Amino acid sequence: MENLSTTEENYIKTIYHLQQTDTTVSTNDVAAKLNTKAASVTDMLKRLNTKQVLNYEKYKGFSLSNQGEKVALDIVRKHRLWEYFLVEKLAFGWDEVHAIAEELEHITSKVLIERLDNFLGNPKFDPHGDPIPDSNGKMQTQPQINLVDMPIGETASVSAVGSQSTELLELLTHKNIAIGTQITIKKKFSFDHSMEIETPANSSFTISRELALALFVTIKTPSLL
Amino acid sequence: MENLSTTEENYIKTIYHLQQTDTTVSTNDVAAKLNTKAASVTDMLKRLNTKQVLNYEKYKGFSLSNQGEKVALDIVRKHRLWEYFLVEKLAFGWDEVHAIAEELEHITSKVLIERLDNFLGNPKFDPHGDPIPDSNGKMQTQPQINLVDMPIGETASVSAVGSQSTELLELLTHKNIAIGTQITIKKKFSFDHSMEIETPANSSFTISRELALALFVTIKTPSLL
DNA sequence: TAAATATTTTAGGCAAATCTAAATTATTTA
DNA sequence: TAAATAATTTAGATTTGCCTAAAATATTTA
Repeated sequence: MENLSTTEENYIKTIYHLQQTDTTVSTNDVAAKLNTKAASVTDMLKRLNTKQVLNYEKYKGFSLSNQGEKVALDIVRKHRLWEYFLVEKLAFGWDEVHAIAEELEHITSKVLIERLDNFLGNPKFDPHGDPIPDSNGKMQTQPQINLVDMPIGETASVSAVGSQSTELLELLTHKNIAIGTQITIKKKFSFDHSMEIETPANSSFTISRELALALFVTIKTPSLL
Repeated sequence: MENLSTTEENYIKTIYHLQQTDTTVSTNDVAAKLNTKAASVTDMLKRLNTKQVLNYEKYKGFSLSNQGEKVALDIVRKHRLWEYFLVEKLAFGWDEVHAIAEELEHITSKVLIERLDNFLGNPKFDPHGDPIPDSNGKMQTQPQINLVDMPIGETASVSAVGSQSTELLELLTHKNIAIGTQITIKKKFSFDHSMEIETPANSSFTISRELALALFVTIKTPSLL
């Protein structure tokens, strides 16, 4: 099943991402993500079902087949490798690359993506800290926790961000926090759920609950990025 | 006029290339190049005419407008920069990059292509020796002549190839000829139009008329590639 | 559990890009 | 120049992807 249109690929990718967070994925969820209507989604579900990438029973629900998951992982791989390329080689900001990678991820050549992977040094995580699947769809799972869930006194390194917005990047840049930065929790304030933290570059300072929620850390060795 | 589909872009590019060599371009020429039918071409000509990229009068003929030429040069620029990237950074062969660049040339981001250009060191010629237009559509013109037209005794350097086939690359590799190689014409044989040439790497050897026809040289300073 | 509400699907249509077959216009050639 | 041939265009279908409005099914809630 190698004859998928860009549109079909986008549906598959969207369903994949929704399946990661939600237990059930609805027609409306997909429509919302793709800026389209539920009726259009139903049309596509029928097509993807005949193409074997989806298990679909009408009125009952749907999910990606094994085939479909492979397709999705391949697109995710391409997306994240291109994002890495854009940030590391072309000096784009972390917040600028998503839209471009949405286009690049549909370039079909298999050998291209393998060479790109080598050229980049086989990175395991993209600029946002998300894992890059290998050519078999396997990816490294870092045991990540949200910064708000870290106990006081513990030290961990930032491994991913929960948003790709320019606003978040601006704030992180100003506070000297990036993927890989070591953070120690000094204090938590229950009044507004703000917390005091420490980093190698700065002495103690306070961050908001909103910011803490947008940061994911791992207690293990620093990111292989 | 920035809302062009990939298909529309491909028509524009095809018409551009045909206009470079042929004085008049026919519906059938375009159909042949795009593996489609004359009727489909007519449909598209009408669309491109309303989109102002084409001057078209039915049954009379058509040619790109100034607008259309700009669009074409932008696509050519992207195509050739990506080819340069694939060969120089990802170690692809010269003969493998065309199909991939056909896809990459439709990526829309303007800033992407400017950064790619800088990353590559603003190359002026692609791996086949074809000039890369700058962001204004200007390109360096090397006074190129076909190898068969060079006088005996003259020395020049290979600046472009007339085909992108694997077969040609194989032959050139075997004979140690690449873009930039200095060639001196020693003798021409009128029987079969073969010619004896000399390069820095090899002493005199003979090449066929077919090969000579596929090589373009410039008497000026070596390519800025 | 029956009625109200929400979700999903069908029916019928539209635009892009393509096709084949037929009609129209241009060009060649006898 | 008139007839034959070639090129181009139109007419009418097809497929993909999308839409709105209405019908069918599921889920909530009274």
